[in-house]
Amino acid sequence: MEASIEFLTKKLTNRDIRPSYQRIKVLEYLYRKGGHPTVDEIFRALSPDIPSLSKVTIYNTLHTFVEMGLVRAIDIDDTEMRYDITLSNHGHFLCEACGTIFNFEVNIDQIPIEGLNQFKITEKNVYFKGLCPNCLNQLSHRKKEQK
Amino acid sequence: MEASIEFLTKKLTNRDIRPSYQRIKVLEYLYRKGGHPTVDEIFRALSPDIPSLSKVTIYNTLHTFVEMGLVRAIDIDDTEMRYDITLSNHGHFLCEACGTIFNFEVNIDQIPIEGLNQFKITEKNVYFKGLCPNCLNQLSHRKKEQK
DNA sequence: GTTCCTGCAAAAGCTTTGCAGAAGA
DNA sequence: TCTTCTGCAAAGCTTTTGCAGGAAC
Repeated sequence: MEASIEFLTKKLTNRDIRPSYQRIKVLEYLYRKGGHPTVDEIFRALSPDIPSLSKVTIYNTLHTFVEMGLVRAIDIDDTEMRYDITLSNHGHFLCEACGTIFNFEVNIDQIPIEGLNQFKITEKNVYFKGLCPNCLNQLSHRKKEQK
Repeated sequence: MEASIEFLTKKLTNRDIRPSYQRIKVLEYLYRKGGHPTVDEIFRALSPDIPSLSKVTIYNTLHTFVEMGLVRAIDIDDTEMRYDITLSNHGHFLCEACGTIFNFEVNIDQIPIEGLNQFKITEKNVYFKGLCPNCLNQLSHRKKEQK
């Protein structure tokens, strides 16, 4: 995905976020790497390039990004929060064997619901859990070996 | 909701869970109170009746219940896990003002999705966030007062 | 008698807070 | 100059773990 300094800086200033070096680097990582990284993942990836970097800054940065609508916070993992640069409506699938989170298409606005007539909805989430194809394969191979 | 000792004991033994006093009390609370209590909520409610009760036991008990399919764990709150005795398919709505969680009807199996053909799905969750009617009312009243 | 459960104490792990110095406008 | 940001240290919180005594079967 494109992630030039100019592109990243504009993304930030468009949302009234000062384009500090750390923020640009975090945003760059989110675009470059994609997926649904944790704070720790981002920290470990950027730390070598920015020796002075603190985890607190990652927390601060991501809070700002979420507040300003630049990224989505995903609370699917039991222990750590995850962050997603993809804003379009989609669901999340957590593989309980390998921990990977996959996106899948779901038209959230078309989900038929009942009982929320008087409610103001600001956020919709769909998340599934189970086993991804990779882990399913490995499991079936193991079973064969045991025979 | 009915919650006699016999009923609760049977619910436990049906799932191969030994009906200890603590477990019966926790299960009774879940049936009686309903809703989506946290560990701390349950602990504070039962502690007066069971002075020796430990929070660890609540954790242990709920883990067992979830593992044995007696209750559902809900990870909608950012900080604390919540537990739900209602097993039927339904969505959860978190009011970001008062923190209350509401159930709503959603036929999860009919949600049209794409991209999970090879996946084994074991759990489906739908949760929304926003403002409940009560909090919406209070907000509009405050605005009127400010005029 | 043997297995399982409870609860104390402590630890673990993620996240937040207070604050001083640095950077940016 | 004045506001904002960064990062260290410490604290806050929920949850987990180790272990010894007790309960259940």
